[in-house]
Amino acid sequence: MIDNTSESCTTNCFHPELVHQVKAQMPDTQLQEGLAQLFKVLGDHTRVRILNALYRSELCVCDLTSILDMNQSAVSHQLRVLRDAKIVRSRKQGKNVLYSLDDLHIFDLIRIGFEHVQEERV
Amino acid sequence: MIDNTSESCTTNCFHPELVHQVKAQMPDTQLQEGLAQLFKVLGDHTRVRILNALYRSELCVCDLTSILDMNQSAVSHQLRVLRDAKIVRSRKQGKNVLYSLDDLHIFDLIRIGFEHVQEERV
DNA sequence: TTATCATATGAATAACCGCTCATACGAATA
DNA sequence: TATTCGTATGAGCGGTTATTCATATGATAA
Repeated sequence: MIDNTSESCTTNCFHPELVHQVKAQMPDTQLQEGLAQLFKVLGDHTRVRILNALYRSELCVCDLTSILDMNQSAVSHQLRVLRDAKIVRSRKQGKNVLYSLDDLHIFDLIRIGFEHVQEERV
Repeated sequence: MIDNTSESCTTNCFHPELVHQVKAQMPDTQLQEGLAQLFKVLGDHTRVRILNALYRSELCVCDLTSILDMNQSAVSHQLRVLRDAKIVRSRKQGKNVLYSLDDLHIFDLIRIGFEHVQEERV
């Protein structure tokens, strides 16, 4: 954290050196785009419900269809989006395809997200 | 985590007891909607850039306008979205309004998100 | 091989959202 | 009080996307 209480915006409207420092520390554009894409895919009601189910257990498509009480097609479409975004992974088992969360980061993001949402309500 | 390797979908197309268990453990709808909304707001390129800047330092609107090289109006609009979602907070200082990340959860979400995105590229 | 079941996908529609333009508000200064 | 500067906001346009319907694929069973 950088201290910005010293200067005011009266001259240039912004804190020149602070702006310069932060600009220099900004992550690569492609990386930021990747982060935005990750959150964007996480940011849908149906996909959040899918992830909450998979947070509890690896599940096949029809399990999810039943749990969410939704169209099988809609579920598959969203699973594809989640898979493309490397948020879930899949493996075949006979006729079925079993889905699970990709790695611990996803578990963490869901958990921390919930912590934040619940804290807000206080 | 629940074991699901025992049964197959051959009879009902899904694992009935597993589905039942997971259903029972699913979070409240309103909470899930809140989580989806949180991620949705995080999931935009411009807002991610704003958050990465605020990750480094508290900043006023015109600082952000300069750092992102964007319309002041566009920046203000996105700040409002972030503020409404309790992702950033603001405080007045003279004519200026200083923005910062709301709490440690937001720092964590950004950090873990980046970890995941960077790991994918390996 | 043929039939069946689980899953995937293409197209189309409807809803949502970010940006721009113009303008309004509110605090500090003259 | 009038002016200036930093910030906020409403309306409208253009692009994106979630769902549905119909259909395809691919693996198992008969």
